[in-house]
Amino acid sequence: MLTQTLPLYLQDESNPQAHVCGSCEVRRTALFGALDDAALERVHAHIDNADLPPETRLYARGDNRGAVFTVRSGIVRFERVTEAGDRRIVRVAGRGDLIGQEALLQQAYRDDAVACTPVALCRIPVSQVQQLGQTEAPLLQELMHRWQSALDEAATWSAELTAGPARRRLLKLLQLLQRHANAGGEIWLPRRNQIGDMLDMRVETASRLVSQLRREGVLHPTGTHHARLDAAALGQALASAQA
Amino acid sequence: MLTQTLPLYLQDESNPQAHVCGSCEVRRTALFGALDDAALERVHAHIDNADLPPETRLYARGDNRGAVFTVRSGIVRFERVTEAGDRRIVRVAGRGDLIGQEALLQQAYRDDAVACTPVALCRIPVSQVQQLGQTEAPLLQELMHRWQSALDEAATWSAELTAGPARRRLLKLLQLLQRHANAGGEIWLPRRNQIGDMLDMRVETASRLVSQLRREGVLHPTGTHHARLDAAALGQALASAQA
DNA sequence: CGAGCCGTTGAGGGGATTCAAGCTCAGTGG
DNA sequence: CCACTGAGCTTGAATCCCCTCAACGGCTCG
Repeated sequence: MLTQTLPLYLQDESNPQAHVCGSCEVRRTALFGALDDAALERVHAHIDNADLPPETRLYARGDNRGAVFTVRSGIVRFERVTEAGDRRIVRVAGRGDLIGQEALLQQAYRDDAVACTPVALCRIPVSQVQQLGQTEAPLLQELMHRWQSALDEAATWSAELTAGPARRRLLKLLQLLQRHANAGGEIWLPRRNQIGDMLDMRVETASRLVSQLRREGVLHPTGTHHARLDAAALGQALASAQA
Repeated sequence: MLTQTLPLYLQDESNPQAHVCGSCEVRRTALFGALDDAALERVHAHIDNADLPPETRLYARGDNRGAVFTVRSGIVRFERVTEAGDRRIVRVAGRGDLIGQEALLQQAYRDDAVACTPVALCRIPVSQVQQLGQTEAPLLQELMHRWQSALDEAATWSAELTAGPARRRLLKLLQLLQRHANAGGEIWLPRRNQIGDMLDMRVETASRLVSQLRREGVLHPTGTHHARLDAAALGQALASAQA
């Protein structure tokens, strides 16, 4: 799955991975943003890129693949099956986010990670990170930051997206997806049953609410799985559904 | 609040903090379990203990107190106020857990941390951890483990405790609290409105369900805020409420 | 002893689920 | 070309779970 694209430095001698990493559009915000050019030089050869179509599974819970990933573009969701047997989407990650950090601790992945949109990511072997960690203190610092923001995001998700009436939960979800909007300002609009897995509601309820928001002009579909939001209308809808 | 108890090495010359840390009952499972005696020797003087009565706030969201804490006994809850204005309990921590890790990144605390039961903890200045981090690689490794388990716990919390019918959510909560049972095998039984803040239900619903479980023999109150669980009955109740 | 908080229980209403029926749309093969 | 099919989305109607409103008892504390 990850071998769909060869490491770029094998594809084009004139455009080695070193150049790709150095000029990567998310470099400053991504994990290796903490590294200087010299340190970057030492790792770039071991990193390869991948482009995944929607609904591709990056890894499954229980896998131990010895790599972490940086999301260069697109949206990734984390799924879990509860002990009761139903699927729940626990969190999403977007551009610049580091995912699969469990691997750094020699631990198996905790969730299924699935591409929501087309996803571009780079795969970083754990050994590389550990080796760098010996000498590059800023990298460790950066790693801990990543962990903390993942934790914070998870807490926010559960505080804002799992409580209150269905309509408000959906509005909060749209607000969150807006932060991951693509270059055209469009958000990824999940399937109805995925909305259900995120917000703990039935497909029918999700459908009713989405249709309602569309009629109210909060949401403008621009494709099967994309839409544009009216920020003002969204804010107003949230304000009037405060409780 | 944390100055309620002086550093022990000031209290009793014959029982310095070095001895306390070395013989601490959670030492092996706590953060400094990764350190050897020599390294422990270098920090013990800067750590002080505190005993907090229930409902004491350890810190508030936004505080920046320059310290992390290890829970030696008792239960701590993390609270957050949603943008809609209602309080949500996002996670709990118990014996051996490290809390307030945000401080290590010079960041303000993300949640309010409040003692549920009487809590014993030790306060570790961030400077100490950072200083040790320079030389003690195992400590950093241990730190990252802590972050990962906090993240995992948060995801599990939101997957298991925020979905499904109210009765099952309560049963799952009891199951979780059982893991933090005290020496006598009793669990901490939250106030009804706290149950509400954890499981997103009203006080009345929480009360009804708790009473029901008591009548069914799943739950046996042993005090105002403590109870004993019938593991078999709990498991059976969960199984029959699978969906 | 009255005030206030917490827990409990009842009655009624509302929001989400459940059950059910069409709908659109892409893919398939006659 | 177009019926056939199945998956996903939508909408309706009935049911049920949980919320809301309300009242009451136990308890602590000023």
